[in-house]
Amino acid sequence: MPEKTILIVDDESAIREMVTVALEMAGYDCLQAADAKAAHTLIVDKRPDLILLDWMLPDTSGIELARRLKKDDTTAAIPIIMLTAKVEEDNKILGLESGADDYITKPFSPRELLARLKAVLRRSTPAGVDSALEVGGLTLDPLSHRVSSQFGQLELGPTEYRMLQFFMSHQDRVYSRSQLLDQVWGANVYLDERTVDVHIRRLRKALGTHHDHLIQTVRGAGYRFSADPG
Amino acid sequence: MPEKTILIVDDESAIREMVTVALEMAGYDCLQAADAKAAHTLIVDKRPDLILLDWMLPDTSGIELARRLKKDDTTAAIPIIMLTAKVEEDNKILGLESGADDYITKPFSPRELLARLKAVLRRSTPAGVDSALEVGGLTLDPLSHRVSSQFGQLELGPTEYRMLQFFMSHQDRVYSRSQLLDQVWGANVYLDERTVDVHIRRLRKALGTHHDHLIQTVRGAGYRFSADPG
DNA sequence: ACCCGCTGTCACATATCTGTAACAGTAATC
DNA sequence: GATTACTGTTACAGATATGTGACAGCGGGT
Repeated sequence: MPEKTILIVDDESAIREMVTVALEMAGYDCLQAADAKAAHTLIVDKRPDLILLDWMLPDTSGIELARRLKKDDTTAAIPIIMLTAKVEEDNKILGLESGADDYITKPFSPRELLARLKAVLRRSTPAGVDSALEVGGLTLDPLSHRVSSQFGQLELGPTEYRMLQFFMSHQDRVYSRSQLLDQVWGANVYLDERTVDVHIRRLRKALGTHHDHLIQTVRGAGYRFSADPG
Repeated sequence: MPEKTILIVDDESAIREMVTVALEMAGYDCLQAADAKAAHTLIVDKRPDLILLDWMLPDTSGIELARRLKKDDTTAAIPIIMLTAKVEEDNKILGLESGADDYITKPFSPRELLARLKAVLRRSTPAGVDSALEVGGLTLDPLSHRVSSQFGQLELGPTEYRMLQFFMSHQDRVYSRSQLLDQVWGANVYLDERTVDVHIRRLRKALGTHHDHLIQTVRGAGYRFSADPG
């Protein structure tokens, strides 16, 4: 499972560092930004899974940034937790109304931060991800984590499962070994490209003679998953 | 849809009245209790949909009451929002650890109260909590707190019971160890993920050879409860 | 104070997965 | 047909994930 990436937006570097340390210990990847402009660039570029946003920032206020993100369809789905300095009623409400999913009052403990963060991430599983995929007589259900064909369940290892899930949601397109490594293993791994071949082989074997034709070799280019031949 | 019933537990009658007025204007039914004893009686008797609980009460502290309620399976599902007087970190943490689903710092505005209350209610809508569950020859009756199969009663510890109840009401879906910790133990605990494995083991043992196949290991993903084979 | 059941964690055993290398097979090019 | 580049297949050792029993701490009950 790839790590979740959290963007921390706060003008105080001390706070950014503290939060970064706490989150990385808990297994998250962290990004930092000191102002709204830098934050926006990072968000568009890196697409973090969650944003910790200070309410008061030097240039544009955090609330403004939150509003802008929620208006943009490409960023609207990213959950936001607001960090508020004081215990002002109106701030909390404003934060929530601006589209934030939760807020935390400073000072906060790492434990509390983690608890809230976990809760928000759990709540905001993007829609569509959990709907069943069906291609060429194969059905993959992400919720039950099952793959079945007309003749019964298929036995897949974790990597085979991820690879099949990727292929079924990206049919009829050739992916190079390098692209597959990025998509199935994660962007930050360094593996031999032939590793892909081996897992393709394992996946084909798991699919059996009824369905292994769905994985097509494109010589010199990579692999393609398609219900159509050739 | 029938009105939701909210129980307000606070020793200051002024606060109880204010909250009652606010909530009734918003279409909720309200109950009031000035101390933990009265509260407990009302909870068992009237089974409110949500409890607003003052942290500090004359006889037993609110936290104690929360703990007791969360230990009792017949009341554990009722969400609790703690009302804390000061902005003390420890109080917040303690409140959450005691099983509360959220907390609000006094003084709070009616707007905030309603917002939180709505959020908590939305999150925890227990569909037919009191009806018996039956899966794969197993029957779990929440009212009598009993689990039985064709061969007789099953002996389950508290955690095993909660886990089985969760599984039986969420079949055919894989849950990660982290999700199970959240769902069975609560979102605010920090336990080793392997703890889940051990309790899975205990539950399997308790289910016996006739039913332990209902709990399926999904390598690399978590566990699944299903009457269908892997 | 004592017992006893429950809980969370650890340590070790077992099962399964993974990446790589090595070799065999195949297609393209000349 | 020979050469070359590419892909298929297998084996295997190391890495990971999970199963399992043991144990100490805790709290409730006596």
